[in-house]
Amino acid sequence: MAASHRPSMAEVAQLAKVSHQTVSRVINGFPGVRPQTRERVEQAIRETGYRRNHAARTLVTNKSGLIGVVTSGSALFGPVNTLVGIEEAARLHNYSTLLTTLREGSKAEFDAVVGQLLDRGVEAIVTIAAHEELVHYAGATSIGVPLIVVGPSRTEVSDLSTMSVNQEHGMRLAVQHIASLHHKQILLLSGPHHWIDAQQRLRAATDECTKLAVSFETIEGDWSPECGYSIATNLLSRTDKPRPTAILSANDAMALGALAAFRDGGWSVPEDISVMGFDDLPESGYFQPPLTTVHQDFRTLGGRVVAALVAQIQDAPADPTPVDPTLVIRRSTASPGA
Amino acid sequence: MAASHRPSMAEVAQLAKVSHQTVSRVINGFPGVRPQTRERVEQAIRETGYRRNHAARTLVTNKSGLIGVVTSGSALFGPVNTLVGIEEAARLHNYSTLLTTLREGSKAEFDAVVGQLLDRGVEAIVTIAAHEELVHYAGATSIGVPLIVVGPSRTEVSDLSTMSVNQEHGMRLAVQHIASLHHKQILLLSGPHHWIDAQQRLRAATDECTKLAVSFETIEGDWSPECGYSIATNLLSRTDKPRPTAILSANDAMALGALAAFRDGGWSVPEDISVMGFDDLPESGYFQPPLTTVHQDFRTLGGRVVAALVAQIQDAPADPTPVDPTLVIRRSTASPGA
DNA sequence: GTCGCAAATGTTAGCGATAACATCACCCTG
DNA sequence: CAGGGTGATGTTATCGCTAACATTTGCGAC
Repeated sequence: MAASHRPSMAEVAQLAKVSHQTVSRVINGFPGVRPQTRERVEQAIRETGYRRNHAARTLVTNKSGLIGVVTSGSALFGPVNTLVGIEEAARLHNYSTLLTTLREGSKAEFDAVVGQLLDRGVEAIVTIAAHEELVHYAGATSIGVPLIVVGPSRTEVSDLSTMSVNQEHGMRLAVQHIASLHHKQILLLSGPHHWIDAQQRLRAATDECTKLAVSFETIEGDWSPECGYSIATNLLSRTDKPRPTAILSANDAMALGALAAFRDGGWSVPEDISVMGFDDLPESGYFQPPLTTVHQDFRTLGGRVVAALVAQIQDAPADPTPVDPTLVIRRSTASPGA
Repeated sequence: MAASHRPSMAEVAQLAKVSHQTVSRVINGFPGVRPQTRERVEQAIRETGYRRNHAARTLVTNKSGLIGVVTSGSALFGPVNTLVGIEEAARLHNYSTLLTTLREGSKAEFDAVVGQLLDRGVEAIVTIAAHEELVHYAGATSIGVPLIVVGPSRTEVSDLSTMSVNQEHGMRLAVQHIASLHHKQILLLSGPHHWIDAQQRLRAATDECTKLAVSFETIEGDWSPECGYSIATNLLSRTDKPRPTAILSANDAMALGALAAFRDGGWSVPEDISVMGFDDLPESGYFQPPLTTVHQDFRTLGGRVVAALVAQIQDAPADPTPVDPTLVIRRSTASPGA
């Protein structure tokens, strides 16, 4: 076996004593090849170690079989798991996944990255971990292939195809849980306002609070435990306003920070204050105390995204079944004063 | 702007009144194009909205500019961050990253995935999150492009290019820290034995224990907090053997599980037992108590991997500077009986 | 046996780029 | 002003494949 030479179809054809076209037919599973011929070709393929050349194929069919993913460089739980879900589903549909990460998140960087994907002939693009600006970039850039933004809810930006876990539902679940525990005054610890997910989660939470007559205040965090810690620490020493009896954090990491802060400040959770997260990290059940949170199935979401994309590529209607989060009640929440 | 038509070089050339070759020269930044011509071509590119067709380019140059990554489907901290590091570095070197995930980890699946990458003409392949079998698959499969396995140390499998964080060094650091606290009897909570990283971490730990006259026992876990929890729970009720005064876990997640188990069992950490992790998750500083661990910079590792690959592709020698982990001392470790 | 149709296979053109070579224009030199 | 670079540009072949059409083969019917 010659080391570095990649055999072409022609070579296989020669060995099998057929034309290259017949080889092509065998490879692509076309009907109308005599079994005996097919066998001969397959044998030749094995002998030569032939591999199809996807570039040549792409050139002539004008289909790359590539899906481009734009994700934030952060290794956050949601985005990463969505990515994995996308890759798996893509492979199932015979697509390959081209991955790009965003470092700064500027429009220039976004355009560069999308351009790179376009040069490669991707048939569709998914943007994960959407900052709000990204959505506008995506809306502004006319790119000529289907693009789905994972994050904003369908109504948020017209004219842009979007998908997400039904975060609104998740947040309502969370607020309802807290309300059912008879908390009347809660703190909503939101994510950065330029993250679509953060906006969505916050809006749903405030909505539901209003509906259930729970009064709330809002502080914006940055998703990190550090920030949850410092915000909770401030709370400990606060005297000016009535103190909330529960914190509803927009993700588990910040909730963890809050847990640590209360512990360091001598408060018990959930006796002195309830803490609730959002995401359900694999670790969250082992926090101290185990964190009540909302479970989101990002992998399934990834699969749905690909299904939608494939449908769009093939001009078929997509299945719009939402991915519903579920409530996971653990020990970090209880009734106030209980 | 016609919606779905992708302009070719020929069209740009026609508009700019030059030959397609000149357009090619402009695009690839060749010298020897008159500034005025260049300007005309660039104008035409803008007007037509031309994008290079990478498939055609790949076909003729026989260089895809693609790096394939094979990773485990799990969203574990190390692999994910390595992946991000790889993508960033790849882009810096003008490569794109093709991502594939492994669901089951069989040789058949590995071969299928690698085959898919090869069809796409990847110039190199990186395997992250290596199970031991993967290494053997990788060794067995002659693929014709450089392949780097991230995980096993250089000496482990001859004839296979490998890279990793210097885990051995990290583990020695960990054991030294524990020894310096005067622990004499420790429990090594290792990862699954078929994971290369687990093997390496374990071997280094046992080595160093022996060297420092610390006696140890070993239990194999599966990286999950669940498993750390149950193993630690067993420890609580153990009477047959001398109980260890410290646990050294091969990752932070299992250490977290152990923390939870001890808490539930009424033991204090680090007063009753010390617990130490490995990885330094973003959350680890907020565990209860904050976890002493070993910090690993997987992103940098990813960058190094790409650098090595690019060097190999271009037949240049690689820079073998290892990525050294660092000790992060927090509050989960103390001297026994202190 | 030969006609004819369908199944199986072969032939040709071209996808959009780069490489290699050919040409042209221009300027400097002697 | 002829000769010869040199710099700028154009021409042609080619990469490996698939689409479309052309041809051959096999076989049953008359």
